[in-house]
Amino acid sequence: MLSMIRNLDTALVRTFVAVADRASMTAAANALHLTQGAVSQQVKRLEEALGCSLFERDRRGLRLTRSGERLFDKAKRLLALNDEIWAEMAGSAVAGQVRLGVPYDLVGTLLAPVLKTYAERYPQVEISLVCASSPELTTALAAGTIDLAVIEERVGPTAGECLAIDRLVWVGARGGAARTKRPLPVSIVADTCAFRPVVLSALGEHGLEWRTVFENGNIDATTATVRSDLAVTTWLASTVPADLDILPFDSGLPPLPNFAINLHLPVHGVAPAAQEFARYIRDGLSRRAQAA
Amino acid sequence: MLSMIRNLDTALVRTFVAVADRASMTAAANALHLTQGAVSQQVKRLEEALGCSLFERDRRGLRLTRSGERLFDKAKRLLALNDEIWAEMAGSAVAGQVRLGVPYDLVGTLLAPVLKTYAERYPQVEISLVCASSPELTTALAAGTIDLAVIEERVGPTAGECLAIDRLVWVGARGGAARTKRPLPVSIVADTCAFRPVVLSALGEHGLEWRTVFENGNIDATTATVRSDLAVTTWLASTVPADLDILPFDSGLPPLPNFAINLHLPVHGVAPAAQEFARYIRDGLSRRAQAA
DNA sequence: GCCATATATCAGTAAATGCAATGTTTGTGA
DNA sequence: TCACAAACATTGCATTTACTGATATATGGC
Repeated sequence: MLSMIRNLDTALVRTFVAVADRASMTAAANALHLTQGAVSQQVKRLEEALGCSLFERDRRGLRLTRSGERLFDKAKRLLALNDEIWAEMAGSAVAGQVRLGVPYDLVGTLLAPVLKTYAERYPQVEISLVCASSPELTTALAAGTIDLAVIEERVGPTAGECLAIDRLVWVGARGGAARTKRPLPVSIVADTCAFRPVVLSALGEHGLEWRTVFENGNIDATTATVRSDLAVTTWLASTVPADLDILPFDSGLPPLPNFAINLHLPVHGVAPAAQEFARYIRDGLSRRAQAA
Repeated sequence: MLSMIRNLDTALVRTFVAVADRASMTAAANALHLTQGAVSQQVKRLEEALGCSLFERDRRGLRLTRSGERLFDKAKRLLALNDEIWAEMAGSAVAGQVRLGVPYDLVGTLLAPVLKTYAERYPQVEISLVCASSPELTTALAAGTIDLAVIEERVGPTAGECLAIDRLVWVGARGGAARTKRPLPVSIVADTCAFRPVVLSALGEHGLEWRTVFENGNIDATTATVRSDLAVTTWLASTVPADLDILPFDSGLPPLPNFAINLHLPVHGVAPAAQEFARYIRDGLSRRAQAA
């Protein structure tokens, strides 16, 4: 009889180990990007499948039962083997070149840790980072000069996949005075910037005098300009450096809409390396998406 | 980053190994009790997940690709570890006593291989086999004198779980003459047998003279009676020994309805050993259910 | 006694997945 | 050469699963 073979759900095993490691379902849930309820259910499912309880629930947290301890070692071995297979199988297919398009303002902030993680995991992949404004990236993707792109767009229908939604906010030097000058000095990182038309129309509707300071695609130049209180600018809230002010609603500047951070892939054919990069990007930004 | 961890689906891995072992998806599908389409889909999913093709499809069957070979060894180790965990964890909880109720006619036929498999897998479980008619088993289950029961019932609503549906057929000695005698000699294994009222009412409606020969719960006595051409009897088609005749529709005997073979568990609380027994029974009868 | 923290449970929903049926390709025999 | 058979791929459908979000329950600190 080949029958009577049961397959462990690796996800449940991983959850079990995470809970055991932390002696807490809530902590494990955070680590696994799950809700606490989901972890509770997974533990329960595993216990039911195996027909024995794995944790002793009493005051002052969880402890492994005898059965739980017995499972623990083998569970870790199972996960190790699982991860080994992934590393070997998926890793081998990930090679060659990936050209990633990223808006100026996200390179150094949101995407930096993702880039680092990916580059460390797949050192053999040659990453080309294409920094441009969101509209330019859309064009480049269509032209095939980049393999995937993170693009900032107005919230709404999109050809891409929404990774996060963030507020567009006014930013100025801490305690600065640029925000009160008229005409308002506004630094905009590039004349093709996705924020530009939105910001300018908001200023227009608000009847505010303003002048622009273009930095020609150099985000650091913009940062320096703002930090020196020579101008204000607009950024996504999550990309604002800690030493700059997000200007409050009552600062007299017009309110700005939310923007979506979308992941775009070519219509056809994505190489494994790019596919994998996409997964890293999704994963790296998913937590912040919830916070927004 | 804890992220970027992916869990293999053990079922897909098992399918992969089954296919690789047999160099055939169709053969693997049979072994795994799946349709060919499902196996094809599973292989495809695994290939997509890993980002590389595992089999080379060309004329004259399947062969492992380079990637497939690389996966194969580790896959088998993963399954071995998986099965080891099951054996250790689930096995330990399965102990004690299980009292299984089975109708007379199923003990030696449908259920024999299941009993054997379970007894071999869990030698430490003390199995009590309670042979009785289906109505008696229902009573015993309610009374708590048995832990689970396989019960034959008319097709329709039931408190149990349908394992199979089978034809009730007239059975006689090969080329025998008992079938033509009037009054028809009918052997019925017990006066509480679930088939009895159905058979008698069918005979009555058909206006056929008959007399019964009770064997008092001994299925072998019935078999001997029929084999000696002393009487005919009624059995589920799948339990008829090869050396006896299933009497055809035109034999002048009344048609009989289908019966369901249902698995019944107590309303509350099933011990792991009984739970596991139920799984073996389900699995052991599932194939025949499809044939019926 | 009340709040804070942690786990369990419930209802609703969106995704996953198996089956059945059908399409496609390839090899075989009349 | 055509029909047929065998094997794998694909599609539509229906069921099941397992998540989230909300809520209930339990425990300890103040």
